[in-house]
Amino acid sequence: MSTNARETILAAARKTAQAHGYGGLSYRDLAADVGIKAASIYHHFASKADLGAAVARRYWEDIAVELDAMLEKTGDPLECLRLYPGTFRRSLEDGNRLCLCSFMSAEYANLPEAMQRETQGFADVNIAWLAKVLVMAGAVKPKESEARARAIFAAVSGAQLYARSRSDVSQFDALIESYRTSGLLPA
Amino acid sequence: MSTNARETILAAARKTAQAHGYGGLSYRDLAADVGIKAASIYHHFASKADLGAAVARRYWEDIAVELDAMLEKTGDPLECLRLYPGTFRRSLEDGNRLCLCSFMSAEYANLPEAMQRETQGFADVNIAWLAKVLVMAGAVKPKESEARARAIFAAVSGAQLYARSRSDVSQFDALIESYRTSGLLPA
DNA sequence: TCCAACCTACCGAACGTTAGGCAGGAAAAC
DNA sequence: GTTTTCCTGCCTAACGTTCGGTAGGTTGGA
Repeated sequence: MSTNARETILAAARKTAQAHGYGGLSYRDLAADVGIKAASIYHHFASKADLGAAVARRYWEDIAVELDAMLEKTGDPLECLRLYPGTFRRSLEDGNRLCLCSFMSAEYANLPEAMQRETQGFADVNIAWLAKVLVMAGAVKPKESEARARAIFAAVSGAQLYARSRSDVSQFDALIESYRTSGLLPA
Repeated sequence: MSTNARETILAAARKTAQAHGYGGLSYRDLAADVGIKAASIYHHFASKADLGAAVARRYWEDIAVELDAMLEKTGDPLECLRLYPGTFRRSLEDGNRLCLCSFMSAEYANLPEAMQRETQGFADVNIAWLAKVLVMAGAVKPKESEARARAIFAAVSGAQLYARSRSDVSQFDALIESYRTSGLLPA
C-alpha cells in the first residue's frame, strides 16, 4: 500500500468526485476505499482543499496526454473528432460518472480557491486540442477554430450532463449524432 | 411573513440551490434567509427531500408557463428561438447561478428519490416546447424536431455550465453565437 | 376553543481536522 | 557490526462544528 498510496488516494478521490462531487467526497469513505484511516490521508495531503486541487490538476494533465496520444496514434484529425466524445462516454459507462470539470463548474461557488483555479485547466486543454484538430481537418477556418472548439466542448459536456440525469448512455449517443446532423460536429 | 411563508421558503431555497446545489442548501441558512428559525420550516415541508422535490417541481412548472407566455406574446417562433437562451443567461447574470436542472443532474447520485423523479421535468418541458417551436418555424422536419430540441437544450445547458466556471456571461453569449454559426441554432 | 405558525432546546450523526503515539526500515554514529 | 537516531506511514482518540430532524411549548388571530 505504501509506495503508491498517494496515487491510490488520488485515483479513488477522482472516481468519487466524478460521482458525488467535491462536497460528496468524505475523508472517512475515501480512506475506507483505499484501505487506510481518514487521519492517514493527512500524511499525503495537507487538507481537503489540497487534495481536491491535486485531483483536479492530475485530471487535466491526464487528459492532455490522452488526447495527444490519440492524435499521434491515428494521425487522422477527422477520426479524432469522431472519437472525441468517447472520453465523455466512458465516464457515463463507468457508473454514470460525470466529467470532473463539469462537476467542479457546477460546484464552483463551493470550491476552495485552489480548486477554482484548476477548474479551467481541463476545459483549456480540451479546447486547445479541439481547435488544433479542427484546423488540421480543415473543418473550420483557423480564425474560427477557437470558438468552434469551445462550442463543441460545451455541447458535449451538456450532452453528458443530460444523459447522466437519465442514467442512459444511449441518450448521449443520440445527442452526439444530433450535433453531427446539425453541423456542430463534422458528419 | 405567515400567509406566504411557504412561497418565500420555496423561492429562497430555489435561489440557494441554483448557487450551491441541494447539498449546499442548509436549513439554518435558509431559515435565516427568510427570517424564521430552522425548525419552523418543518411546518411547511415534512423533510428536506420534500422541500427539494417541491422546489424542483415548482421550477419546471414556472418555466412551462414562462415559455408558453413568450410564444403567445411574440407569436413568432423564430423570435422565440432567438430569445430562448435568455432564460439561461438570466441565471448567470443573477449571481452566476446555474439552471437548477443542471445542478440536479450533476448531483443526481446524491438526490433523494423524489427529487430524482422531478429532475427530468424541466428538461422535458424545455424539449417539448423547443420541438414545437422548431416545427412552427420550419427549421427542421417534424420527425427530427425532438432530437434537435434535445440537442439545443443540452448544448445551451453546457454553455451555461462553461460560462459559470469562468464567472463570465460573455462566454455564454459567444457560445450561443457559435451554435448559430455552426447550424445547431437557426441563424 | 382551537389551530396554524413559530419558537427554544435539544438529539445523534457526519464532517474536516488535530494531537500524539507506534512500528519498522534506512541512515548515521560508534 | 552493532547500536542509536530519525523519518515515513500509519494508527487511535478525540476535537469543535454543522448537519437534518424532533419534542414540546408559546402566541395570536378566527
